[in-house]
Amino acid sequence: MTIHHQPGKERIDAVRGFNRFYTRQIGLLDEGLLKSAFSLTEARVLYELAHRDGLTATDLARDLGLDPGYLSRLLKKFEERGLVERVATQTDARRSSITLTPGGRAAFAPLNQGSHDQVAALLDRLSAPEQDRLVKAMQTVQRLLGESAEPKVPYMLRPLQVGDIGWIIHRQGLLYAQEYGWDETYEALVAEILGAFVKSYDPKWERSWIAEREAEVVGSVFLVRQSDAVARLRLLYVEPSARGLGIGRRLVEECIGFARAKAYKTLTLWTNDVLSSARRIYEAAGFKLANQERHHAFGKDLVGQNWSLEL
Amino acid sequence: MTIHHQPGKERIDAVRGFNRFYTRQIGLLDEGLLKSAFSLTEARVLYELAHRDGLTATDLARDLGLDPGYLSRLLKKFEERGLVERVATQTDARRSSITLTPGGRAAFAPLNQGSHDQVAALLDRLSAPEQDRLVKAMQTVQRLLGESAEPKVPYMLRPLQVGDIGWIIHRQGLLYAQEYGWDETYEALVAEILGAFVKSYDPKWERSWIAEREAEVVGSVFLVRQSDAVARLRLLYVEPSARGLGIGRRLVEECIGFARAKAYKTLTLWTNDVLSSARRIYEAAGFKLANQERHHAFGKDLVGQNWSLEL
DNA sequence: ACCACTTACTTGACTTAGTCAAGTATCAGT
DNA sequence: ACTGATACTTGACTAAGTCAAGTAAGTGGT
Repeated sequence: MTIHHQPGKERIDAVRGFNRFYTRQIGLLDEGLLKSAFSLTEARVLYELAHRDGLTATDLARDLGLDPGYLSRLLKKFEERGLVERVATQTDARRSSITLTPGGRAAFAPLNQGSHDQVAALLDRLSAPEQDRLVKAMQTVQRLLGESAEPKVPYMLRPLQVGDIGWIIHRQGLLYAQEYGWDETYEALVAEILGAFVKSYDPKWERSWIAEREAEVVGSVFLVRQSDAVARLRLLYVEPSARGLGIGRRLVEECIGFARAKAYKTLTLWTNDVLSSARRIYEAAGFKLANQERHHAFGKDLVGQNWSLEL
Repeated sequence: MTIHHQPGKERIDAVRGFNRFYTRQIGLLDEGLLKSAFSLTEARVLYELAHRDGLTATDLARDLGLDPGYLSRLLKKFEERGLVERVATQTDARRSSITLTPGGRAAFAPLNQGSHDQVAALLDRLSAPEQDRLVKAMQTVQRLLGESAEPKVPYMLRPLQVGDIGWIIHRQGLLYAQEYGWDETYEALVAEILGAFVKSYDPKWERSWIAEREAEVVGSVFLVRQSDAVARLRLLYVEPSARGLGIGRRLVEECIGFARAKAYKTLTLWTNDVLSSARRIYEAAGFKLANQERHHAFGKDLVGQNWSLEL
């Protein structure tokens, strides 16, 4: 599924620049903690022990990237000082599960507080929105570079919030410009549709679904009332990064379910034949192609299609 | 100008989590380079020397956070190996300007290539849009935590691009919701206005200005034709992070200049009295309050104002 | 049950990296 | 010319980390 690219020199340089920057940044933060009785590595080990239970030496060495020999001695020293306890595991007598003693927790507390205060001071130089942007950006970096552990909840659906329609307009505008070369009139059309949707929103007959994944909007669909009998599905979209999770299908299903519940007779939609992945979803959901016609829009020659589903 | 806040425990924890994550990340990257003849610190010194001219030992120690004594020995070793040359500066005989010799460059090249390849491999695991998001996020972190060296160009104005109107709708919706508690109908209004603007755009009589700062949209304004004689200024906004740079004033000036050039007779605008910073800009530009009236919109009781400027 | 192979640590013998304090030479201001 | 900084340098350390060899315990195949 991963698409391979020539990463591009500017990107590589930007990442290398960030690495140099953050190497220094971490160095600065360490300096502050150096006054304590523990080295950075010791502090990292204590942190892990304080936050996770039943760790073995191997776990620590792996997660922190430490030499087993070095770690062994380090733990021995901790044990002698009464900071940790090692208990051989039942299942495997070679391993021992390492836990902080109350004394170890007491030793860790000021260290932890120091690091906490230091970061608090760092953040305090920024305004609240800047802090938010920083945290979001860090989470983005971590998510992209991390082991990409799949989130427990792959996605969730929620109703529209402030900021959503602008975001959806932005993303759809960019996406269809990139993927199909459509011009800014498509983005404008989305803006008009969504502006009108909110303005004349009738909660009894209409609804929107926003798919969210790790606090990011990754898809959406809107159902609008066309007449007593006919509902229209509009603006189905799923972020490329979230494709393959069944979000598109799920959004269409929600629409159909809602339309049935509201006793609409027909669910219609308009799309263009180039949007093949959307078309497959509509077909699978039972939509039939009603008619199609060539038209010129969004700077391209297109084939518009009307699909409908009898409910 | 900086507003102080209680940084909030989740944010602090998020930043600390990122620091632990990136400590490990940097550790991993170093491991790869450890096979070379140089230590991480040596590599950092070589990198600096390869990319900046006329550095002194003090510069290096400061920028990389190194102990002067340690650095001194390190440089001595480099000099003995013929990697660097030290020339006492004319102005100050205590300092010497350190430069890489051709041999030093030759020694640095594979190191540099190794780091480059390593990062390229890291990036290659991501799709192109993910790479972009990563780089953007890293730049955000760096900008926020860095010495915040003011960009050379504080901002630039450019015409509308695909993605802009959605972004502006998104930001204005969120901003006015946060600052004034307006509901989603304001965002919808912006969407309708901008959708219509693009749809019926007449380049001869209308224009948009987007203010960009470090590749981020930080403000915008739109001028639309109302009649042969009357132009209307719409949707002036400036990001809070970019306020105080005169962007708002500049955007309004551009509008006025354009309106004059097109021989409009009057420039009008509608706003609400709660938007006091915008009002100050209009007043300073010579706009006069034509009339105002109470109205209920965006979930609030407001006072709408019409301002106009005879050109 | 036994053998070969792996894993989870441990230990000894190192090297490297970094620190700290006390120097020397030079400069900047008065 | 004198005072107090600055820009290194050097000596004497300690801490931090590495590497290879070893031991005890598990795992899988026959």
